[in-house]
Amino acid sequence: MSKEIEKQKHSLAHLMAAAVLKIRPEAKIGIGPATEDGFYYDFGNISLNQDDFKNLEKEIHSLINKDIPFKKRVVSKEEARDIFSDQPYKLELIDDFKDEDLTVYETADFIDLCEGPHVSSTGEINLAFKIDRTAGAYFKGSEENDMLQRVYGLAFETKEDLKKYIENREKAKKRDHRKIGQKQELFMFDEEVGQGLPMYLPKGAMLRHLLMNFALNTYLDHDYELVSTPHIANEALWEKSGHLQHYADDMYGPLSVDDRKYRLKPMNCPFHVKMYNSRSRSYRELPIRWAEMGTVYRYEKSGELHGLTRPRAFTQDDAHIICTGDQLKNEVLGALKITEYIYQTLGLTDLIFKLSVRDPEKKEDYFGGDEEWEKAEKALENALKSFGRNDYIREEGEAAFYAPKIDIDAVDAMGRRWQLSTIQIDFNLPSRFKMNFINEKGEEETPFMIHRALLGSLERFLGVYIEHTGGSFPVWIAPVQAWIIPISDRHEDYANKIKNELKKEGLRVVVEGVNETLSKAIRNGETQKIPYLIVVGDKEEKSEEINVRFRGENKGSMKVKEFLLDLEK
RNA sequence: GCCAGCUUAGCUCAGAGGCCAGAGCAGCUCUCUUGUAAAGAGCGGGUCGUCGGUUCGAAUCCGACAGCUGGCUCCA
Repeated sequence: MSKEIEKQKHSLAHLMAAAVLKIRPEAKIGIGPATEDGFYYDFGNISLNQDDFKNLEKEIHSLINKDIPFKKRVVSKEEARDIFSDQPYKLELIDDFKDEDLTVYETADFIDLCEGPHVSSTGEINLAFKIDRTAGAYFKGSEENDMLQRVYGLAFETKEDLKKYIENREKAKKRDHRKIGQKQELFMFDEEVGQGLPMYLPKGAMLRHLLMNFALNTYLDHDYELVSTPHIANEALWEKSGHLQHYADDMYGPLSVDDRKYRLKPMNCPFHVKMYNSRSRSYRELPIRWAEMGTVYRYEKSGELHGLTRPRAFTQDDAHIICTGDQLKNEVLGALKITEYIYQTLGLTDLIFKLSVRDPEKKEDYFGGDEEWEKAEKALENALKSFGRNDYIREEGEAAFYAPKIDIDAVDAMGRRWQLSTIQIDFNLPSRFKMNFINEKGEEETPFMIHRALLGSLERFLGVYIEHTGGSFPVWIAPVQAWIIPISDRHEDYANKIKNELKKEGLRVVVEGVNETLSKAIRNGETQKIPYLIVVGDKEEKSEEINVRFRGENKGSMKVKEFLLDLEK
């Protein structure tokens, strides 16, 4: 966003506040910055709705037409308090400032506490804008504070850009995985089953199964071992791990059986630690890499739930690597390489690597000593460098309290970033559970522990993947790869014969559209995004061929063998 | 969790205090026996999210609860 555009957007935010104050003088104003797609302003004490938008837009247009100057003025804190005496949010912001001198901007009779910069006069605003929607937002972004009403505006350089943006948003809505999931009968939710608890219908379960197997087999190929653990555990375990003390709000409540309390697992780690600790370990065994497709349950707040991308029950493609300090860098590097392979295979080629380290100003907020933090941060950094990604983003203060981590964002077909993979080191659990191994000198040593989930969770990944592909899955992972459509019911036997032949080759194929016209069946198949639509009629039966249509394109007739050869490419 | 909006048939939606609540698609039955994006006819299907209130009368007005949507917050 250029400085000029930002100035205009920010100025529009001021004009919107001026307009709101005109129709609702009782409004208490918060802040109003420019955003990527426009601007917003927060208001307290009022509630605007759609019907007000037209009036606001009219008022803003009228302010622009009047070409009113934006007057900047430097004021002391004292003066500022005076000016905003009936604006409590502004008063709080004034108190937050360290400097004595503040700036205010005045436009006609609207005055706002603001650093600027702004256009010099409202007439300079030539962006196409639209008041878009309202939403709740906490003052200064904190749950502790009042909830204000945020009014969002869209602003673009031209009317066409604005129109295009709105159209694109509509298009994106059609790719929403929740919509596609319903249309293609992949998964569902049910009020009586519970919020955020997805159920996979046959096609979705197949898709999930294929994704899971691909990931799991990749890990096994890279010398991981498979483990499996229960879904609940005694509260004693969660107490020892620290989850009960620090994570209880996100856990389902206790299940009481035989005077014991159990909890659904929010994470798989403590089980893996227990298995590691089940006997003494030698340095010769390390690194240990244990993978589990572990279903976990987290009581996410109701408003945070969102289809498959934020459910309450989900399956992590989890693994824990337990290794020595010397092995740390190579293990992280290995995980990075597998991540890249998996994402490339799935067609997500644009990855962004983020190294989250601790805030050097607040070392006391983190668990563990300086030495291990430095070692771990260095190992992650060196792994990224060896991996050839010097363009990683270093984020200070983003580390988990228990160790630094690498998070990986995938960029989808619509340019949106999704944080999916995570590779985290952990100092907390090895210490809490007193994990150790016997080193070359015969001494006990604490190992390093790496948590890594490369898809993140099957659910979240699938949600993103459905939107990335728009429901048009690559053939290898498509839950149904082909429909065989007999032209009339006398071709049904031949259709079944072909179906069995293809099934024998491992294809996921069904006979469809027996009682429908061919056109209708084709239409349905295309709508369902079935990759191959195979038509069989008199002609095919006679020549012992099949007619193949691939995603809207008729490939003509061919022998089954030719079709299979074509598939392999 | 918080703010706002929404909830009518399996799906998408009409119905703005007054006969037995509608349409298209989907489903079922019959007819047609089909050549690459919707054949035709008929039939079935709804405690209008749930509970309570106002009213002679509520899908429609009010309240609570639940769920969904968009945000905020959160994602040890």
